[in-house]
Amino acid sequence: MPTNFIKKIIDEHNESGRFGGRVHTRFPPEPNGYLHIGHAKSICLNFGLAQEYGGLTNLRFDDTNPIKEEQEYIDAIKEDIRWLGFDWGDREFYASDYFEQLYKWAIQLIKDGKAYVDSLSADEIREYRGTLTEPGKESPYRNRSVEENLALFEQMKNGEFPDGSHVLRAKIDMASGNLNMRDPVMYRILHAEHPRTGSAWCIYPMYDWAHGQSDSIEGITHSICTLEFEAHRPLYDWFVEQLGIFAPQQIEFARLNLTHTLMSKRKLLQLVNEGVVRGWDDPRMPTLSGMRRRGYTPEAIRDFAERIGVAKNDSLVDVALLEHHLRQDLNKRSLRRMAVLDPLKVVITNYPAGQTEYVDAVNNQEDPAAGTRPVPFSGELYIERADFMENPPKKFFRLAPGREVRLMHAYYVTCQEAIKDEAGNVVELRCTYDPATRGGDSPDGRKVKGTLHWVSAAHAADAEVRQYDYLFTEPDLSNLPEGKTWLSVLNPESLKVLTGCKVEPALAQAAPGERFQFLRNGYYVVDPDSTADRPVFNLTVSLRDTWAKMQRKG
RNA sequence: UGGGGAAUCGUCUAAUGGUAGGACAGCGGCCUUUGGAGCCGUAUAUCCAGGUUCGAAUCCUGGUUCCCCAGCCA
Repeated sequence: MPTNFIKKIIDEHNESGRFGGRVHTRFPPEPNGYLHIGHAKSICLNFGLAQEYGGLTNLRFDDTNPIKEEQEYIDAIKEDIRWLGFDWGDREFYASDYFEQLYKWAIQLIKDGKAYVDSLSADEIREYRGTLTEPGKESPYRNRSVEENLALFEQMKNGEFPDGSHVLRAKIDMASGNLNMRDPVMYRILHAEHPRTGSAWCIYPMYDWAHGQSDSIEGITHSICTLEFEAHRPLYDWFVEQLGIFAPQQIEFARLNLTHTLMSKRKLLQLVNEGVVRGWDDPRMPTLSGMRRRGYTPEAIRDFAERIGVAKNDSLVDVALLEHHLRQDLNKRSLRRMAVLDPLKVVITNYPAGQTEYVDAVNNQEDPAAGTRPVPFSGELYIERADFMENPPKKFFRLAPGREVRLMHAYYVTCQEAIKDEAGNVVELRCTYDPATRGGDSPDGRKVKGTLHWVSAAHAADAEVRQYDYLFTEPDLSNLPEGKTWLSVLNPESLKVLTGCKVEPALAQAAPGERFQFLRNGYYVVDPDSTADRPVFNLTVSLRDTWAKMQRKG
């Protein structure tokens, strides 16, 4: 039974009756970028908790900074949450829905002598704030009269001042050890077009002034956020208390970090803007749209989110765990197909010239209901170049001169000769087959150690296959070796485009988004770039490869 | 250094005074018409030092290390 500290807190609330047994959470993205796997953890947490306790989850866009926010992001975020499998019903809210209420509450605080208009410059405010060890100084404007503050604030709202000339600040304590309590800014002047409110406002609330009250308005019981907001909680509680409104409980948890990737929206944006990747949905990106294009399933992501748990330790999860859940899901559901990524021609010298036959191939041995399919076999085939070695080492079970292997679902073949070009490269194999082994079984009980995948040369379709690897070579981007920066550890081999791959004919007809297991290679998904003329497949995740592992170990 | 947090196998996470458990990764084996999948087995952890207790990951004292905060970002 998976448990976590948040559930314990909720259980305590339910026992004490603090929220009358109610559990109402929210997922509050800022629409300034695409959602990533770290957001998925939060989405699964917030929606999952509500489901478990019979509560509700709101979607609320924290759109308080019009300079960075766009409608494109709003649309993408909604699509990604739905894809992940969650539904916010009709509870789609925006912090900007509350601008009017926030404004009224600001006036209330001014009247109560708890907020004031400051006319210091941004630099001066920083200087007056003090440091970690020294208290701040009070602004000379801190003791303006209520009337003056009211008048100035109204003028701010009416657009009578330029950006940066004034701000509204809470009057709390310039000597507080918690810098967030040193008269935090509540409103700044921004003559900017907002994606939703247009030019209705030229003062915009700071996140710290908007967030807690937005939760309060929506009746959020458990406001779950990441660790860096822990020091802001006293401020949110202060606002709510001064206003005398419903008080949610904020609970902080550690955000997800994953090896070999980044979760910073700012840096992901930079990768997009500088063309390091093809866009937010590049299959190498940790974004949900990128992972979707890569072939990830929502189920795998949800299982992963469940397995990593929730705690307050800063942590770095091994991406291998994510891949484990992906393979687990894909293994059960993927139809098997044969695709030769690096083709080597094989001629079956004793196969009747010009003949084609069809062998039955199992679609998914994990799922008998998936049935079988006919696959064309002929005297000219392709196999994987790596499946032949002229001078095989000890544990190599595949084709070599004089050796017999099974062509999956078809026949046993024996390599008689390797044909080479002038440079000495093997360009073709001459083999013989045993007609008695049709289907891949030998009536005399003869065993072979290797089973290869293959395609018939005359029937195969050409395809482009995009092989992906981690975007960064270093596992821990937050703790790089001396002298390295995150841009310097980009993996130059994160994308390899393979052309001239030979795939089963049926694969050419597959539609974007369809997933397959390419036998002995990995899981692949049809890319949206795919056309009937040029099918394109993305590597989702490779199969575990113990042979490759043995080779690495030497 | 002020304020706020956190320390359990290599990694993530359980156990709140009573056998330190699980998952991933690792290693070994079985099985296999995917060197896949599956199955079985195995090694590895309580930040340190004291104290309380029959008994401490858990309680107390002192220390160490790491993370967050000095945006008119969120």
